Amino acid sequence: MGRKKLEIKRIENKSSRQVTFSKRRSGLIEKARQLSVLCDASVALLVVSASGKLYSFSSGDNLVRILDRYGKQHADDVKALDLQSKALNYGSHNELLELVESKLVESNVDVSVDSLVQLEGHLENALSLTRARKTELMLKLVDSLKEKEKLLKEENQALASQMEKKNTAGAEADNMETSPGQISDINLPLTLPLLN
Amino acid sequence: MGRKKLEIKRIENKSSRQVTFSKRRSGLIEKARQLSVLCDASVALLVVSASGKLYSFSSGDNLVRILDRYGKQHADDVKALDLQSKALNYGSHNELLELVESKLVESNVDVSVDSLVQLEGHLENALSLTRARKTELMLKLVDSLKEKEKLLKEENQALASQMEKKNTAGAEADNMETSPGQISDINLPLTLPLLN
DNA sequence: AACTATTCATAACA
DNA sequence: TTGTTATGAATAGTT
Repeated sequence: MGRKKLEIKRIENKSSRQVTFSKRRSGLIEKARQLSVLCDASVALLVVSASGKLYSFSSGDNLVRILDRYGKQHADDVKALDLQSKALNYGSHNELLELVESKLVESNVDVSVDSLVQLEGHLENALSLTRARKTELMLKLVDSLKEKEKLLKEENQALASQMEKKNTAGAEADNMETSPGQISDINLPLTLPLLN
Repeated sequence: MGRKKLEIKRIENKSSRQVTFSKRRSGLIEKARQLSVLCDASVALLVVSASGKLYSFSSGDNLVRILDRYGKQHADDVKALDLQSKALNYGSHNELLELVESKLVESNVDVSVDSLVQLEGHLENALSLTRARKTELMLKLVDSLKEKEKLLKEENQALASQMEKKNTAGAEADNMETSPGQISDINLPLTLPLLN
């Protein structure tokens, strides 16, 4: 796409390689962004230069969301994480992430194994609490949805049989007045179970 | 780069979206490959379609090494995705268990730290994969339940409005024997509040 | 799945 | 580096 066709093999000239890296990297990231927007896809892209610098893109705020294609459930996850983090005295979610980042930066400079072991422990605790909470919330959601389904089916059936009665009654006699019994039979069970 | 300029926002037409996804996905992966070759960079790319299919590229043989630079927060999910994309190198569930067992037997005889580190990695991968799969299945279940709920509510509403018609027609024919206020007051509100 | 008219990305250059 | 431009590539709409 330039003045001349370029063979796809390592560019030997260092400065050209750097320029090309910079340009193509931004192009690639832009393309990744476009794909995620246009096609409603989750995309994660990580690029590490030969000199070790990291560049990345991910649709959504973080990579974890890649698996959560429909973000509704995720709000609960974030809340749960936030709550659990607070319980662990880490403060907010953001504070926790900042803490992690600063620790990781530290470790690049002066690696203290002990402090990393400690950090690992903290993170594992937070992670398992979060996982447990996520599972708990999802299971509750599933249960409540199943319950709703059951009640809706019941109401549905009640309405159907009510219809049936009406139709039968109508066929038998045009002059027949609606009996009070019918009304109470029909009305009582319909809504009450659903107000949960 | 096509016949017309395309706005970068979600393509609403489903079939266009799928075609565009397919085309741009392969383009993106090819660009990622070129960047890694031309500039001697490490590149990892993960794409998950809206329907959940996974496509990926990674330069070199070790995506995990790239991810370690990115930070542990996201490694689990991406590792799991990487495993899935490689079509489950471990084969069946049973094969994995056999592998673990044999490794554990080995380690009883001659404890090599290296082999235990390796085993730990294998187990972590399996665990990540399992977690990701669990979440995926639960999200699908939730979606299907919500869909069911929606359909039931629609059916319900249809039945309710049918009922209403019947009642109105019946009351008129009966020459208002039962007070119309009673019937409509009772029947109308029965189901509607539940359709929220 | 092919085909092109276009737009886009970028290699070389400044 | 950053910007410009000629050109090669990618791709949107079409068949």
